[in-house]
Amino acid sequence: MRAPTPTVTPAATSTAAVSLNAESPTAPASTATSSSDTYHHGDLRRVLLDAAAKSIAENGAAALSLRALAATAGVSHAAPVHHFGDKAGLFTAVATEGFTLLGEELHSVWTETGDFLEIGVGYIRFALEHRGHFEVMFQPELMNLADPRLVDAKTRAFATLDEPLAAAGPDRDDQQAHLAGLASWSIVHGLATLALSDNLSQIDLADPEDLARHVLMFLRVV
Amino acid sequence: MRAPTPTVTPAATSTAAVSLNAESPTAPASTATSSSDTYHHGDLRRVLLDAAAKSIAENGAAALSLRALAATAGVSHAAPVHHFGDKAGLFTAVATEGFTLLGEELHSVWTETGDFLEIGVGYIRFALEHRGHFEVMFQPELMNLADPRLVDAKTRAFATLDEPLAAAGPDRDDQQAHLAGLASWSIVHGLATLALSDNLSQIDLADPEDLARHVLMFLRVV
DNA sequence: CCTTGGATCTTGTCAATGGAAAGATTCTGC
DNA sequence: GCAGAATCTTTCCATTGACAAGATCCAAGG
Repeated sequence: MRAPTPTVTPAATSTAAVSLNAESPTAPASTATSSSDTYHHGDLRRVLLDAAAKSIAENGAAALSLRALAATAGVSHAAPVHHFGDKAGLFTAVATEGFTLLGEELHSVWTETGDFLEIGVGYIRFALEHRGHFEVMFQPELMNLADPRLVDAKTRAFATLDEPLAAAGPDRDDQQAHLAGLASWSIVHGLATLALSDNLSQIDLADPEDLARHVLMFLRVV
Repeated sequence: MRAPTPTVTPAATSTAAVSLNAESPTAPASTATSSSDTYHHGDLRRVLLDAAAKSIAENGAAALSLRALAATAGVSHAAPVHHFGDKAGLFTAVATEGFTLLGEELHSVWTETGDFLEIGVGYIRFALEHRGHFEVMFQPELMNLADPRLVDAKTRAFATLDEPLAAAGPDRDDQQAHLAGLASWSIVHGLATLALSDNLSQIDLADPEDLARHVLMFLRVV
């Protein structure tokens, strides 16, 4: 049926890309950080992470293709293996970066405003702005939950909330403080998740952060 | 390395299953609704839906394999196509059933208790008991959002909440009622999602419904 | 300058999967 | 009974993730 085309896999594309720069005298230097453009282009791991987050944000985690990712980065289909091991490793790296970014975001909100409610607003803003990371962070089946770097990033991100939570309710005992934190986390996480799953389309989302503030006013904690 | 096994695909299993019941005199009648057991075994759609929900609950939606599903049901790998079209169609059917079940559950809770807080508890109970359905219901990328049956089931499920929400806050205007409903939905949805994503492992989950009641006490709505 | 080891990337290959096409079998209504 | 519809099977193909083996580049020491 399809005999005329003798196994011309997509690899042909990358092969062509490789062959065209054999000792080209005029160094292109398209990006300032690329040393040789094919081998060891320096930040492949970062490029792949960014492309993964973007792809997940646009098409969901289930539709992510390692091979398509490698193609957009201009490397062979097996190149990602060296940096992430397998697909779960890539998701784990995305989630780890996500928890680190989230922790930094919430920490800076707290130091700048000192307002517990604004931390909740920041949580929702993070989910909307880093949709790719956020989606992976809360799908444990996709990643390796035991990865030490993931556990560490997660732990540090949540440790950021100890001080704000204590400040919001100084008179609560451990049990009540824990429940108050869980209630706060639940409402912001729920609102973020609903927004990302197309369940707030009927609502005016002109300013998501303002909507978040109004919703959070129904929480007794703040 | 693996030469000794000459391409024994899973199809061999279903073939064997077919050949063993060629005109067996003693009608097995394992399930009362199966007419011929191979062709037209009556409730393949139902069997596939149940198997899908179970598989998703155990391994996540991303790991669902249509072929494995068909194998467990004892049919060929293309049989599901006729009932669901493609993988997105199957997810759509699971989500549709989920919204219908959720609507029925919440409605019966309201008629039995008349307590708005208990509806929230019922939401979380549903998520934990029908984990497979719940996971799919809020991953729009997996399904066909425009499917009329899905839209209908979704609409009717949420319409169930109109009366309870109005009863919980009779003095609120439309704007405030809408926000109160969103806040309630957010906190129960968030708690359910966090529970399903292994983020409540540190908390005593001996009685999830009791935990839900304690968390919901932080909501000004109830 | 040269070499040696490690890091990084490529090529080739395989099994599993989703999907499509075409045909076989069974059921239903007339 | 019979024609058409519904249901299921068989066969085939492109894509994907994973693995193995090899090629290329870099860094450091002689």
